[in-house]
Amino acid sequence: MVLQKRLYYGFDGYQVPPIPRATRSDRRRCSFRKKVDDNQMCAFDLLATVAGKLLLEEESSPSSSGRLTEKELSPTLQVSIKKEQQDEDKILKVEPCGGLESMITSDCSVNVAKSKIQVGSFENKVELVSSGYQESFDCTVVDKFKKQMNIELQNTGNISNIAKADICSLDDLTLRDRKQSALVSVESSMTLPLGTDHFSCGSFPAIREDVKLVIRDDDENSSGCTHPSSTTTKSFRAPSCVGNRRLRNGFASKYWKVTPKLKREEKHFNADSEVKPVYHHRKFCYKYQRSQRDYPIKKRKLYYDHSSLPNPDRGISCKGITSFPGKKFSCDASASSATMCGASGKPVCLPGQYGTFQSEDSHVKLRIKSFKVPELFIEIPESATVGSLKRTVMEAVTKILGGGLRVGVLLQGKKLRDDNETLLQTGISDDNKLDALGFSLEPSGSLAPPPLRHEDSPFPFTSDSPQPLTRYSPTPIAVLDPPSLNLGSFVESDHDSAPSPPDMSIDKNLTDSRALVVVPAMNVGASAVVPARKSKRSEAAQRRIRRPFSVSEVEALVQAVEKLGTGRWRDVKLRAFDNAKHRTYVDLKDKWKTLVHTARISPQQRRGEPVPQELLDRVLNAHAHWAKQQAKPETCRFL
DNA sequence: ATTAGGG
DNA sequence: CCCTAAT
Repeated sequence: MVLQKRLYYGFDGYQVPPIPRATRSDRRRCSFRKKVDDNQMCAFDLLATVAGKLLLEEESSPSSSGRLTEKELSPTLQVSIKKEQQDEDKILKVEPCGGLESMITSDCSVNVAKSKIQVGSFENKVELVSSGYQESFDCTVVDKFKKQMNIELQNTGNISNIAKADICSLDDLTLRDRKQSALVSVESSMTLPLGTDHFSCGSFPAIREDVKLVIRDDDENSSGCTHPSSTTTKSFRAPSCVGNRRLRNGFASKYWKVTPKLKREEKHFNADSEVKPVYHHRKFCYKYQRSQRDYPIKKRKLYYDHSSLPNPDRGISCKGITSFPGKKFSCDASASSATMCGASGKPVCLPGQYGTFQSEDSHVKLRIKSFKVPELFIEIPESATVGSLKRTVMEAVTKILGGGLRVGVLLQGKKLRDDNETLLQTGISDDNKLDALGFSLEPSGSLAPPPLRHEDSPFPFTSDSPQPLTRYSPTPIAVLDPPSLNLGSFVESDHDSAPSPPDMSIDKNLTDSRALVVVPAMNVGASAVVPARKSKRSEAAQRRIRRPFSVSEVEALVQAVEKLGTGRWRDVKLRAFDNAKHRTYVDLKDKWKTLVHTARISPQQRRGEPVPQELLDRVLNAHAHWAKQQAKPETCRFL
């Protein structure tokens, strides 16, 4: 205990840095000292390490963000996996039963990276213990081969009251030979607060209320896989939408993930290693960031990744809108756009797009020149013919349009949701706003393609399928403000390609649009429908999608850094982001860097979701503190 | 695999 | 976020 005191840094919230994981400067010092006195170093290492442990143990008391104890977990979520042989689909079915039915509403999709999962038999009943903080669920299952399988149930919703889960009945679960599938049933006794009542059990709205269970095998997978991991996906409607109402407030998006991992520790980006979600071209990305300033702050955070760009192109959007004053409205839509519009059952010539003018009778006249389908990703063998390419693209487009379309109207990047508002009210009729008017074609929802899993198997292609498939992932174009962002309980979304902001879209957005998006973007330009595949390398080196840190994440980061210092990112990661698979220690370090920068600049210069000043202050303090420690560590550390 | 920094 | 050098 004496030791402990000595090793404290005065600032109560900071923890003595364990030597084993010394920072670079630490190491420098160490080596230096080593020359001077090796024995002393050893003693120091030992003492510091012990002290560090003591402190860590103390910290991990209940109140901290450590794992919740069982007692703290009231509601129970049960997940059982049973064997089910039948289809060759290697699909894990998620069968909501019990109370969880309310959580798993109409859409459950499970992906299994087929051919990868080779689970022997589960030996033990396993508990999924909520990590509390991230509200994700981890579970470790050991198969007969003694490999560890990490099953993670992660929800990106705000389900703070789900704390524990059990995995049971795992006997003989075998997923092998791509022939068997497991059945995962989920039970829960949790209840969620009721919300307002404009939730509809309609097909579309429910789409967002889905649960995804994904089983992934991270075991040095696909070492020989030329193709990205193949995945089979299936989604099915839950028996009922009873309980949908209960979801309204409690959940945002219900993405759950069951991820079996055969490795002890998380491997950052394992999932991405093969094929990372495409990202904007760097320049494009930053350019965009800057342009974000043009959007209302509240809006900004709604755009999470490139797929959420405020750009109307996100859906099938209009281009080339022109005004034609003095003329009567005429449709100049291109052939394709006309087709698209027609498919939606809507008037082919939507009054719309930029370029309107007030006619004598106060009519707003618009003309849509064309629509384009952005971000449609297509994978096709080099040997394929142009003809097949065309067909493939056609299929992809058709598939997307298959569900019918809706038209979304954007004004200055903001979606107009109130169908009852008049053009006058919305300002569309204002001449000066015409430029900001945009339209988008969105899946109507009812037949919208089920969300596909992207993270682990960015390409849903079946390895044995010669036919190129397309992948699309409906993504909300824009979202409203998250009803609430509970500090300290941010939820992770592991959907790299669909970083759907957890809390968004609960209410108003249930009917929100889902862009006709397609893949997270395997190509740089949205316009590049079929990316030319230069080298296989180019694909693997795709940039990850941008996933801005939420305030709660920042909070967690700050707290961890205050405690651990600025040179132990790995520990910070383990401590505060252990369940955030998409945040690597490098990310955290980078974030800290930007946080420090952010804290130093004027509030006016800051962009993105505003970080509470209080947090920024802490950042500065902690940064200064640890910098000081780094400067003159000996005086504090040594006896 | 981590850390630190530049880009 | 990415890329790398240095550990």
